[in-house]
Formats: sequence, structure tokens, C-alpha cells
Amino acid sequence: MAADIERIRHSFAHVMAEAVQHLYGGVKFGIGPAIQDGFYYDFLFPKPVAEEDLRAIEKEMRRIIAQDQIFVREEVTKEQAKELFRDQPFKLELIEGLEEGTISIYRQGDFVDLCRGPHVESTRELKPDAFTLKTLAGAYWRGDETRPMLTRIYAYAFASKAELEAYLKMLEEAEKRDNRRLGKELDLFSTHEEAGAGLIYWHPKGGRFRVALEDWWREEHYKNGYEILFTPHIGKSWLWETSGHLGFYKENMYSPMKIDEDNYYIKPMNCPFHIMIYKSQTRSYRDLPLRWAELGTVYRYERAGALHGLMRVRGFTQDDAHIFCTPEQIEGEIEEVLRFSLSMHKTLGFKEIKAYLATKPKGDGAVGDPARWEQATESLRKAIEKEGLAYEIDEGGGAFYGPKIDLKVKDAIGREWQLTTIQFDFNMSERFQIEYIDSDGQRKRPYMVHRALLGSIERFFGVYLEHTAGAFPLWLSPEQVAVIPVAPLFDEYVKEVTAILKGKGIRATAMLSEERMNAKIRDAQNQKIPYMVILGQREKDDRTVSVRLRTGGQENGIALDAFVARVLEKIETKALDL
RNA sequence: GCCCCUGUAGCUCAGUUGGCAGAGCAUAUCCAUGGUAAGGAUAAGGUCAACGGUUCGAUUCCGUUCGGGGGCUCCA
Repeated sequence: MAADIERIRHSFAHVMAEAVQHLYGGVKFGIGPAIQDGFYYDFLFPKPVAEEDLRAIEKEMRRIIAQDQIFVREEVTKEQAKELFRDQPFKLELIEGLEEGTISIYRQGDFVDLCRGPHVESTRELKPDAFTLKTLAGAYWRGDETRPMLTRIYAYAFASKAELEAYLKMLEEAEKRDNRRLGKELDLFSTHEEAGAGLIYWHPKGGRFRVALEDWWREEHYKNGYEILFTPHIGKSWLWETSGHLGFYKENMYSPMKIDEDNYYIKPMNCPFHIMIYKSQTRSYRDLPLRWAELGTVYRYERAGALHGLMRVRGFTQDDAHIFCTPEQIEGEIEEVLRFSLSMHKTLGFKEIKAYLATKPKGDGAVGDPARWEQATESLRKAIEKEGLAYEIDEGGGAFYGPKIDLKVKDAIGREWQLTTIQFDFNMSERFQIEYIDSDGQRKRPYMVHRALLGSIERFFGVYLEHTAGAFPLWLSPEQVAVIPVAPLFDEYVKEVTAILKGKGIRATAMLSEERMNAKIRDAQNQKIPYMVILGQREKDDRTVSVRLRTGGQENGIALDAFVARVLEKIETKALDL
């Protein structure tokens, strides 16, 4: 976020606080920072506030802005600050946390706030029509559940009215693409509260997408030197005690079920199972690298409030893989994973991809040899640079068990989504004591890398729905061709053409209902079916087809054979156009 | 779990300042001879989320519970 827009947003936040102070005597102030698309401020209100009250606050803010109030910075001692904010418990707590020395405060109008700044010079620099108060939300003081809950007012704010309007338009577009909405409109999936929250039911059309995606995924993995595994959905407590999950991951695991005299847990991760296969025999350095992939379905507990359509669920299928390799191989392996991931994203049509490298956490919570952390982190960094990816380093942001790279893709309306994650795992390899015999006859510990390229099939489906607005590329479209007669008289030719297309493996549907042609075209268009083939007397006589494209194009009198060849070619090459 | 919003037909939503519940789409039946985004008619479809309370009377007002959405937290 550029410094000037941050300054504007933060200044807006102070103006909102001033407005709230005018309208609600006795209000206590939390904090009010600038955020990605605006700002918020946390308040403890003396009486309940409702959404309708936001309009009054906005009005007061506009009145303040019109007064051309100057933002004045002052520096005071800690003692003076405590005196100044004696009625503001949250501010006092913040002051306590500050280092000794002078503390800066900002005044505008009759409002004063503890603040590092900077701010704009005057409210004149804030455009009264470049912000809007969005929602009320609850937020714990300092994000801590055990602390009081404050009322947070979120707002969108920009430097100009035009930017605000463009942003609101993007949000409107995002709402139209909402995965839950498209899932219903395109009959792809559903969820059923009465049958269990956060569990996805894939309908026939969603199933067609998934099969096409997974078939491709498996094919690509074989091409890239992976083997595909299938492992159980449950495992005895021994497995989870050994892996450590019952220690550090238990709150995300479901209660065990008793089988004979043992407790079995449904799996939240696939790693321990892959390790069991690794340990099923003595491994030589000649066997490495091992690249083992699995579309592994896992179940994790998520709090009810966190569940969201396809994006956050309780049961999902990871496109998981584990790579076991020697230290000499690690650099090449990481490069390969990254290259593989990028090639998949490219095929799927994502153009902008950014990497986030998370390094070793501070303190002594991290497991594993520091030299290995060093080598692992270095291999990640090198791979990113080799691919020429834009990246950011999240210093100390890695898990306790290893450094990682996450890749985020930018979607069609500019939002970023995390799909790929590539993580080293020093913990599991230690706990299960996995080894290989090196060329010198010594037992050594291989590197273990955990990776998911799409993340999970469910979440990817959600992201892809929102990215494409449901207009999937041909090869992933549940229905690829809708075959429509001009009138019932041509049903026979429609059936014949449909049969030919299906015979070639093309997902074609004959639309033979009583509806009129226009209605069928409308239905097919709304279902985002890529090709609509319209057949009447002319086409029947010449053995041609008239093709209407989902994108609005129209091509008449194409020879049937030529059309079939073209569709097959577009599917084969996974073309993004029609 | 907590804060705010919300719950009317399969779907999208009206509506009742407390007096027998409405539309469009979808569904079913019938009618309709044909060229690129909805042909027409009829029918069926509801314990107005559930349970209490106030009232002559509650879908409407109040309370509780259960869902859904947006946040906090977490992350694939």
C-alpha cells in the first residue's frame, strides 16, 4: 500500500473516531488502522449500535471534513499521555506497552488520539465522497478471545470518488462470481446443513469438472516422475502419537472411534501414511528421489463461523505429494516442483503468480538441524529466483517443522488466492526416523518435502469458479457442446450429431425438450456451455453445423467433420479460447 | 465460541402499521410448423425456521432456540 493512501485512510479513521465521539458520549476507543481497501476503528460503545447508525456517523464525518480541520502532531511524555487518556482504558494499555520517552499524539477538532502518524495536513485532503462505512463487526481487543469484544466499524476509503466507485464495482462483480451462488446456478455442488456443515456434495456437473481435472492431474504427475498412492482414511493412535499430530494438531482433529481395543482417528493429513510406505523397506540412495502423490481426502475441524462455501470446509481432498530425496538432490527437486506448479497454473490460465517465502521462526520452537534449515531455505530461494518469480520474504513465518513457499495466483478481477504450498518437514522425518543407505554405506536422513499444487480440489474449484465466473475452459466444462434443433422436425439429426460427438469423447447434450429454440439457447448460454450447435434443414442437407459460441461469436455452415476436429483439438491442447 | 445482520414456495424475492399468504423462475399437464438470450394457458406447490409469551386473533410484536451471511481467530 502506497504511503499516501495509507495516510489518507488512517486520517479517515481519526475523522470517524471524532464523529463517533460527537455522537456517542462515553465511548471508549480501541485502535483504528488503515487496511487493504480502507480502514476500521474499534470502539466500545456505551449503548448498542446498529447498521442504520452508520449513516449518521458518515454524515457527521462529512461535516467534520468540510470544516477543514488541521491534524496537529504533539509530543508528550508517558505521564502526560496517561493523564490525557485517563478515561480511555484501551489507550492506557497501549501507552503502558510503549517504550519510555516521548509519545506522539494527533489532534484534529476536539478529538485527540494516541498515534504514530503520519496524517494528512487537513481534513480538506480527504474527499467526502471517497469513503463509505461498510459494516459493523465484533473484534476482540488485540485479537484475543479472552479480552473484551469491541465493535469494529469497517469502511472502504480511497483517494478519490472514482477509485471508490471502481472498487465497489469490483466487489459487485465478485458477488456475482461467488462460488456458492455459481454452484447453485450451474448445478455444480451443494452443502446440507442438516447433513453436516462444511461438507461438499458434488453434483453430476461438478463431478464432470472434477473427473476432467483429476484425470489431467494424474497424467501430469506420471509425466513428471511421480507415482500415485492410495492410503487409508483412518489410522490408529500410534500413528498420530508418533507423527506428533496428537500433540500439536489435536484441536483440528475429530474425536477417535474405537475399533477393537484401539482408538482410530480420521486423517487430517496424509503425510504419516506416505511415511509408512517409505518405511516398508530399506531405502537406498539409488531409490531416491521418491515422488509420491495422492489425491488424499482429509477431515479437519474448523469452527462453524469459519466455514465458507468451497473455500473453507471440513472435508477436502488435497492434491498432495511427498518428495523424499538426498541433500544433493534437494535443489533440483525444489526447482522441479516449482516449475511443475507454474506449468499447471499456466495451463489453467493464471497469468500473475507471486511467491511468498517463509523462513525459520525465531526462538527455539523450530525442530531440525540449523544447517538443514539453511540449505532448505536456500534451495527455495534459488528456485524462485531461477523461475524469475516476484516474491516476498516472510521472515520467521515458517512452520516449526520447516521453511516453505506459498504461491498466490491473481484472478480475473485482481484478487489473490493461495493455491500451491511447498513445505519442508524436518519434524515428521525425525519422528518416524526415516532413513536411506548412502553410497558410503551410512544411514542418513532424507529431506522430506510436502507439497500441494492446487491446494485442495474443493478450494481450487471455488477459486476457479470465481476466476472464470463459471465459464470454464472447454476441456474442463461439464458440458462442452449443446446440440439444439431449430424445431422438433430435426430431432433426429440432433441425435445423430450428438451421438457422433459423444463417440469422440466430447461431452455433448442433445436438447430435445418441448421448449422453443430461443429458450434452449438462453438456457445453454446461462449454463455457460462453450459451444451451442444449432441444427435445421440447411445443416441436415449439407451435413454441416451452425455454431454459436458462449462468447457471443457465430459461425455458420461448418462441416460436421471440421467441427468435431476443432473441438477435439481445443480439448487436446487445453485451449483457453474456443 | 463471541459481535453485527438475517430466516416467507425447490430458487430469487414481495407483503401484512396484528385480521384466511403473493409474484417471477423452476416443476406437471395441455396448446403452439422453423433459424440464434424466455411462445401461451392451466395446475400443483407454504405449520411464513422451531418453541414459548402478549393478544379476541401472531407469519407480523417480545423472548428463547436452531439455521444462514459478514467479522474476530485459523488456514488448503
